[in-house]
Amino acid sequence: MTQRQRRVRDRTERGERIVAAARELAEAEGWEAVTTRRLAALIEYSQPVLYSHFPGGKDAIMAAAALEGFAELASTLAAGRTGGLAGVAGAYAGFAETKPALYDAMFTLASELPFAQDDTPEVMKACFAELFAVIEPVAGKQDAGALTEVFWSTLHGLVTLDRGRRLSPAHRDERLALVVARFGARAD
Amino acid sequence: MTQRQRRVRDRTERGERIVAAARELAEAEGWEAVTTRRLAALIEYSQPVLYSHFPGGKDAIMAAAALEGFAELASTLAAGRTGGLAGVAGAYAGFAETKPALYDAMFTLASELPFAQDDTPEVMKACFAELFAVIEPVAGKQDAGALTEVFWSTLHGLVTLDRGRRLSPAHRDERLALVVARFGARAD
DNA sequence: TCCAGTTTTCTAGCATCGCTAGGATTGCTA
DNA sequence: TAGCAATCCTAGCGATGCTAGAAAACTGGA
Repeated sequence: MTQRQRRVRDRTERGERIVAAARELAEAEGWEAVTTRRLAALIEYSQPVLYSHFPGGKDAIMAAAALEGFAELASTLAAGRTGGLAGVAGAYAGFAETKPALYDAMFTLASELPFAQDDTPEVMKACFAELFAVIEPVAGKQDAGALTEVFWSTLHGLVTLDRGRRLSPAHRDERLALVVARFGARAD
Repeated sequence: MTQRQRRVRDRTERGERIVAAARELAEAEGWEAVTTRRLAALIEYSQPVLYSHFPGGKDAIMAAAALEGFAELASTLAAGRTGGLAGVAGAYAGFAETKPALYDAMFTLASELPFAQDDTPEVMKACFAELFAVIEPVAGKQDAGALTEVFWSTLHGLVTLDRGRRLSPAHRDERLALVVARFGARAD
């Protein structure tokens, strides 16, 4: 039975290689350059193999990459929590800047991931929890959950508009400081 | 020479029909359903005609639609300015909800439009100016330009995350109220 | 060791996409 | 009316995501 074990291990390893190759290619050339043919060539198998791992095709591969991203974002935010609200905001912006394609897969593309529902994966809840942790102390009488969503939206908007060169580069640091100023004060 | 005038008039009208058909189709079925073949069929001409109007192809058509969107957003925001910061925020959210595909063309897709530069089209500057107008009074010692960018990012983030079903529907109205609460107070 | 039977993998192809070259058609000018 | 110029369409290229059916490899029992 060890042979069967080895086979399933090889199989899962190959699945991970697919996602890794997709992420690497996406960061280098963008998700539109991630084609099933190029992915197949990278893992040195034929195209249909991809579909045996991810029946959903390219979208499913992106969703798998996005899930990895949520885990990494959660730990990134957790590391920034010592810096309080400013630390988390900086960590969030840093993550989006370091891994822009992954960020896109998580929040712009891959629309099948269940957000804000019961069946939301734990890693995604963990990300939200990290934001909630720094917002809750400053919520005052305001609804901490809703305020966290607004805080998150601000970070998300900053990150996406900034990367699309829709914001002035000169105000880059100033903007994060303003976020902290507007959200960091306790409301009562 | 009136014949020539009629010809150029017909031509511009056909160009507008292309953009109108693209917008209509995009709102109905999303931008991925807007193909050059379907557009050609809608205006009852062959595919290459599209390229005589928009040498940039599909992207150029989307950019033209986006420009129309900026004009409409500017007047929508202007109408909401009587309601102050809350009015403008509500107008912005309403616009994005009413014309989601157009909003995507303006802010998510169509990356060739020059934002925050010297050659930025007037209609785009006008949108930013509307936001600036309601932010400037509450900026206090804070940089009004940078704060406007943050305010805009918040609205943009709320709108995109909400439409991607990434936010709790229950907090929908509460979120806008929180935006007003956090940005409406004068900082000094 | 060899042979079914199962699982895995690949070849080949479909429909569709954005886009374009080159010929056909139309309308204008002299 | 003949020639010219502008306009338009047919046909096709390369590439996309995805899949059916053949080929290959591996499995376990005689």
